[in-house]
Amino acid sequence: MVVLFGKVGRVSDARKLFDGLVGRDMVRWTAMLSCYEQNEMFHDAPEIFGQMRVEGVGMDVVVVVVVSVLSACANLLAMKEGELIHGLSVRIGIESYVNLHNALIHMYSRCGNIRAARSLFDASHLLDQISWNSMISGYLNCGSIEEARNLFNSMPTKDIVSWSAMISGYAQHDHFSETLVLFHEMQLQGIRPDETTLVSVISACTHLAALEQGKWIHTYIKKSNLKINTILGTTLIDMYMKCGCVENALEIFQGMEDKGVSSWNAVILGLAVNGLVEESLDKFSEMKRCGVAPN
DNA sequence: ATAGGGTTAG
Repeated sequence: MVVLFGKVGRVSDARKLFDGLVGRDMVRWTAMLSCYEQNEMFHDAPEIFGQMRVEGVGMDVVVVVVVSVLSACANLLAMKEGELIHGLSVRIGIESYVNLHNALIHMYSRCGNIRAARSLFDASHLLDQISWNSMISGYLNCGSIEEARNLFNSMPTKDIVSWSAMISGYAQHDHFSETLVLFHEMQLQGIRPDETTLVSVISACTHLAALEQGKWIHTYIKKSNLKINTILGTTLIDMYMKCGCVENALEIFQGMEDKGVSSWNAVILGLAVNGLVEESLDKFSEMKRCGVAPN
């Protein structure tokens, strides 16, 4: 009920209900917090954390909840609110939990405050793989490819996420040849790409009109039994359509289990730019029949 | 109810 009130914007009703509850467990605390989150009322969250402490909730539980709020701030690019939570974490003495520390690095880097992220990173004696990967993706996101690459080179160990973050950084900032070069290097190191890695690599192939390499990756996907999810499928459709291989694109589309609006868009657009106007309009009708709302 | 990092297109 608390969550329900939150979903329809009746926050004060949710709070009244919450205050009247006897015996507040983890479910109820997070329900109240998600209610504030959904209504972007981050300023009210600290009080809830304070109450959790008064009622004797364990620190590790508080950390999980604070991390989830920070993660919401990162997704919403809500840095002011994230800073508020940061200050609160320091006050209640949980800033040195490694998960929390990483959630802070991620929040700042995703919000574009790369300096704040870096100073947490530099000051820390508890860096793990995730801290490094968050920093790399932060540099990406803000277009500092050189810094990202320097950090990447100096990483003690690189996992699949580190490689994918660096590869997608190149792809997102139009460094398509570097994308393919790094992908090649990754394979030489014996790291097997997954669906996420391949999305960036296929996108680079599309921009370079490197159809043969793109086809090689498609074969690799089939051979490795990787699942063609919505994003991967859409990326493949886009590649085949831009290279004029309409049949291959349609084959991918038909085989996809979940077709998001983006997959429909890629097909509709692809048919149109290949001169198949009627087919494009047919697909548009089919999409609406399937209950997918156009955007 | 929640639990830290990488994914497409226009």
